[in-house]
Formats: sequence, structure tokens, C-alpha cells
Amino acid sequence: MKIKKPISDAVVRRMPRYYRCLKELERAGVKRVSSTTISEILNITASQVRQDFSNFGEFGQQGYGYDLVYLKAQIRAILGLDKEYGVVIVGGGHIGLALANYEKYSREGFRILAVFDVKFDHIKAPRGVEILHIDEFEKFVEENKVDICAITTQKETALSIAEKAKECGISAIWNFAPIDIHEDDNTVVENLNLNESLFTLCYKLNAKELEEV
Amino acid sequence: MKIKKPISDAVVRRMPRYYRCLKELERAGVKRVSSTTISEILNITASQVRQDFSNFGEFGQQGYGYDLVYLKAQIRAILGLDKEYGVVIVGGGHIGLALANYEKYSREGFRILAVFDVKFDHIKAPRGVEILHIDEFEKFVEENKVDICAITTQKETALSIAEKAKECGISAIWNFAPIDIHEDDNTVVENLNLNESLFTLCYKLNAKELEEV
DNA sequence: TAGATTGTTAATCGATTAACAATC
DNA sequence: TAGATTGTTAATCGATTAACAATC
Repeated sequence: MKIKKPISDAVVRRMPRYYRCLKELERAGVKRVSSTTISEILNITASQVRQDFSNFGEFGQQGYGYDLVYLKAQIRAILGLDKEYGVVIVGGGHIGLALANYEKYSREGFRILAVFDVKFDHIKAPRGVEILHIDEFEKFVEENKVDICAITTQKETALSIAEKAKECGISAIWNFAPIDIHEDDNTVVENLNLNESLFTLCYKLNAKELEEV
Repeated sequence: MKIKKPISDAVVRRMPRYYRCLKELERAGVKRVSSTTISEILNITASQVRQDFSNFGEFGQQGYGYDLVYLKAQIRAILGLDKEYGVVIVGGGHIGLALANYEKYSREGFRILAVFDVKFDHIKAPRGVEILHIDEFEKFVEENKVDICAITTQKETALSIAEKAKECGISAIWNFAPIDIHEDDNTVVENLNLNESLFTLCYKLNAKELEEV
């Protein structure tokens, strides 16, 4: 699949939501779906749904709507979920283990290969997931196909791990440490900052007082 | 503090980033800071920094910039971090325990009060955090000042917990389940969906092939 | 066919950026 | 004072929404 121009971040972040929505509809036995239905579920406009899809192609039929199975498959492919990804996790704390144990990821092609830490006697990983010392990181990455590095360490170490991952040729970093890791030409990054999320919630909680009506 | 008009989501989500940036600068011993400095650290424009701040007041001085301590205190207040929040966590899995154990939250006034689950023999919580059966949720909320309910269950239960939390008068929900919980007049919600984050990363990883140059 | 709904073009809205007077 | 930098107004840019021809 080829598309005309780079897709804006706003659109990209809606794609997983469409995917989730379609999965739910499929589970409910729905066979076809209109942009209006999707828009109501996701609380956006039907116009936006159609605009978003049209960035990637023509998936519907006038007067009919979208075939659910077909549309879902298309979006799945757009997200790249039809491929397999090798994932390593750095940091064997609660977040790291949460990721390691979330089996549903495997349905979408994410294979958790290993969890790295400096201390790991206490770490219980699911079967098939190796537990290794961080010193073995480079060696492991060389010998295995690692596409994604999830970083769940504290921020002090997160940056150096990211550096190491980039050097090893890992092209995607999923960062949970409360610090920004920057993208470069060879590496895409998704920063997921729990602090910022909580603080945003906190702002909203107080906003009623702050904002005059 | 009172402000003129509702602040857009884009601005709100930058506020915690400013706050983090200022904390780092403070730790580095910086005493005053300009919008340009901040903009370079956060990879945005100086214009945007000043526009964002000006939504909430005038915190700087022409020709000088911003006094770091003062500005940081202002943003802290804007985020509502000068208050105390009672937090309960529903779901004693890895994510739930990650939240329960992240002590740094207490520095910003978040008091983790309890973790709820249906099975909890295995749960080790830090001292001061109660571990309770979900059946005791209502009672606990009645008897304690609970401001924020973090939901870390699987999606099947997440919705009913959210419903229950709303009924009990909890006005902020921090949701980690892969489902959208909707805001209403009395309840603000922050949905933090790990799946969507991973899928977004995945899109970006493949985007180079997808997007023609 | 008539009704429904897409894909797309045009209009609107809002957010970002640029520019600059005010002033420390 | 001269240089620096804010806060704000105006210009630009981009994203969302509306409208509608195409057509199933």
C-alpha cells in the first residue's frame, strides 16, 4: 500500500481506535458498518471518519458502507499488524512485567523475546521469555531479530538504554520512563509518560474552578 | 487563579511537559529561563511557549524572561499539584501495583489509599496502602476522601467499575483498560491505552514504506 | 427506482507561528 | 542606554466539518 503524503499525527492516533472499534463490532456479529456508526461509537464526526480512511484508500461502497471484515483487515495492514515484531523489554519492574505478561499482544504479532535488568532473581516471566542481564543486551540484539525496545527503567538509565538500542539498530523505542526520547532518522519513538497523563487528569479535575464560564 | 476561556486539550497536555522541563532545569541549578530555552528543550517554538503561558497569566518580565522558581510554582498550581488527592487503584495486576509502588507520586500530593481486587493473597502493596476486596469499594469510598480512581482491570470489568466510581461520587477516573470511558458532567476521565500506543508506534515503524516521498 | 452512503471538494474553525510594540 | 525578551495582535497554516456529486 502506498499513500500520497505523510499522515498527520492526529490521524495516525485515530487509526488504532478505529481498529479497536471494528474488532468490537465484529465480535458483536456486525457484518457491515457505516461511517456514521463508527463516528457515534468514537464520538467524532462521520466526515472525519471518511476523511481519515480516504488518506489510505477507498475501502467502502456508496450506498452500502464498509464491509467490516475487509475494512478491519485494511486498517490492520495500515497499522502494520500483519507483520511479526520481536520485542525486548528493558526493566523488570512492574511495568516491564505488565508488558511481558500481556499475552494478547501475541495475537497481533508481537513476540516478547526477553526482559533485561540488572537484578533479576525475583523476576517471574512467562514461558518463552528470557530473563537476561542488561550486559547481554547488545549480544542478544545481534543474535535475534529485535524490532521494538520497550524501556521501563527509571529515567536515569532510560536515556543510555535508548542510545544503546539505537546503536544496535533497533528501529522502534517504546518508552515509559518519564523523559523524552527523541526520534532520529533510523528510529521511531513512542513516549508514554504516566506522570504527564496523571497531571493532565489532575488539571481537568481542577479546571472547573480555573475556567470561568 | 481564574482564566478567560476553556483551554484547549493541546495546551493542557503541554503543561505537564513544561513542568517537567522546569523541574529538570531547577535541578541543574538554573535560576531564570526564557521561552526560547524552554522551546529548544521541548522541541517546540518559543512563540508557542509564550502563547501557552499567556492563557493563564503573565509570569515573565520583558527583557528578563521567567524566574524559574516562580514559573514552576505557577504551573504547579495550574496543574493542581498544590493540593492533596486520595487515589484508589482497582486491579492488583502489574499495572495496578506499578502505580501503587511509584512513590514519587506522593511528592506531588497523590496519596495511594487502597488497591482493590477480587483475589489478593498474592498482592504485595507498599506500607500504608490497604489491600481490599472489590466488594468493599463503595464502603471505602464513603468513608474516605477519594478523588481519583485508577482502573487497571481487564476491559470486561473496567466499565462497571467506572460506573460504580461515578455513582460513588469519585470525580476523576484514570483508566488503563483498553476501552474508552466517557466523561460526564461530574467526572473527568483520562484514558491511557497501551494497545493504542503500541499500535501507533507500529504504524510509525512502517510508515516509511507506506508513505511516498 | 429511491434511499443510502461514500469519497472528495470547499468552507470553517482552531491552533501555531510570526511580528512587534512595550518595557525591563 | 542598548539589548533582550515578554505578551499580544495579526497572519498563516493545518485540521475538522459541511456539503454534495457520484453511485451502489
